[in-house]
Amino acid sequence: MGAIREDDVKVSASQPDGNAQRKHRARGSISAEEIASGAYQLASDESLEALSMPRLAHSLDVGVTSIYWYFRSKDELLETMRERAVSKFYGDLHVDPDLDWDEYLRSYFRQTRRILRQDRLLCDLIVMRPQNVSPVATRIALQSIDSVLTKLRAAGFSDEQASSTYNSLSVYTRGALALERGWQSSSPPDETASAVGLLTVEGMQSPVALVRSTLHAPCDEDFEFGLDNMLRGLRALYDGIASKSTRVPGSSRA
Amino acid sequence: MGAIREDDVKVSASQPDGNAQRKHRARGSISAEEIASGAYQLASDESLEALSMPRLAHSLDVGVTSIYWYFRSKDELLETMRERAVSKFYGDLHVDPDLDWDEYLRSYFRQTRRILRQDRLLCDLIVMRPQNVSPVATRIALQSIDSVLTKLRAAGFSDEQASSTYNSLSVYTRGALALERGWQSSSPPDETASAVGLLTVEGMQSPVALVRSTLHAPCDEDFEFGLDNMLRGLRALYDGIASKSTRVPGSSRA
DNA sequence: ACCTGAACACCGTTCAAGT
DNA sequence: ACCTGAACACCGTTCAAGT
Repeated sequence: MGAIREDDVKVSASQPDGNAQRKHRARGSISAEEIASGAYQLASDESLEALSMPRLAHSLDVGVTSIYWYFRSKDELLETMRERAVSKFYGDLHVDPDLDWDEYLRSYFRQTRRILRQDRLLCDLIVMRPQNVSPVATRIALQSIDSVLTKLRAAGFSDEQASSTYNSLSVYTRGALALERGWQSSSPPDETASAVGLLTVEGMQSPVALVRSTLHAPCDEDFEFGLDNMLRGLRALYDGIASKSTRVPGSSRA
Repeated sequence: MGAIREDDVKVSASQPDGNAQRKHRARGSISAEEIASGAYQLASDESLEALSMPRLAHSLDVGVTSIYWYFRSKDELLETMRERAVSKFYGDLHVDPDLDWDEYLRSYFRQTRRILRQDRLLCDLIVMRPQNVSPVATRIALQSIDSVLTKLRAAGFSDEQASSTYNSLSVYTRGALALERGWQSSSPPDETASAVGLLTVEGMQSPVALVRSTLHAPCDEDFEFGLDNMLRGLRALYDGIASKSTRVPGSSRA
């Protein structure tokens, strides 16, 4: 894992603890780029939580303090990692520009959820810790947002309408991801589940059992249901504004 | 702060660092209840991040390890604190039962947001760290959810419809809170804001500046806008099902 | 300039020991 | 039974020093 230089393996490292004579890799063989890559790799292999400065230094075969010559703090390192994550995310996000505005939005946010759900590191860096977004990452994000707003403007939305529309859907999507991700930390799911099971039998007069998922995170169905309603509400609100939107009423679900 | 026993202050504690002879409070003067209260107080005064076992022990004037006799881990202590938070939250949440189902939902989730926004500890314990919810806290939460589902059932919703409706709105509300809270950690907001300001001037062809809020958290207007659209979408979906809902179409916003 | 080990002030948790 | 200090394995970061 990671680039290997030639003088890096001159000692047979079959036992990881032996060979006390060898210290670190050669001088001048480390760079900010390599540190960032190593950090991203480590966090990707394990998790962002597992990424610590000592562990990173160990995996790069350098002293812990060497990292601090290239990055002033862990936060600065995370900012660089976030930049990678952002460009990767928007590199995977492609929406058919010929779709009507509502289907365009549906595709945009459905893809957003899919991409961020299948890569935990991406989700952690972009959704869970959006602090210190670099100018470069900001620019990439804004270009994508710009395409959405342009689409909505072309459909007849005003500036405020387009902005509020994007914002509310973005909050819904990222919020659902944040909740799901926040719940996925330790905690045996059996306990709560069984507790809910017990309680449902007792005094409740409605199907609270069905709501169980909400206590942690939404399932696909629930997410789509909310997205449907948002879009339906938007359609009803802007009816007459959008020109091409002669959509089929089609009862999704139920 | 906290209950004070008589033999607790027999030494004048004007200087906090002096008096090395005195060690801790009297034996048998600590309890699980008092530890939980102290922990909640400390986290409430400072923040949940600032709550550590050593700091808590110091504020309670006991040895660090004493806490571990009453709570097996910090997580177990947090579970107790979460129970307090949950009962406080639902104690503040009151919705007029005579409202129509849609206004009932609006009031329910608007209040949810208000209560959790004005008490950061509540938000941290309930929204940000929903792990290890105790059976008691689960029961309290389910009773409230039950009232919502019952309301929807009475309006003609099926079990699945009621459940999905609650779930999607709950995800939207809690998600918005999670994003807002996750963004409020260190990070100078000037930097990103100015970067956005700069970039907007450059190559964008749409009002991306308006979307700036989404890069961290939704404002009140955006939240209400999304809530409006969800409810409008639900009304359109369930038209004909709900009996009393002869609502004014009233164009909210714009 | 680049990189180092040692040290600092934290953290959650355990353990053997005291009363 | 209740409570203790010392210790362990971590963490992010700093500092004086080496090359």
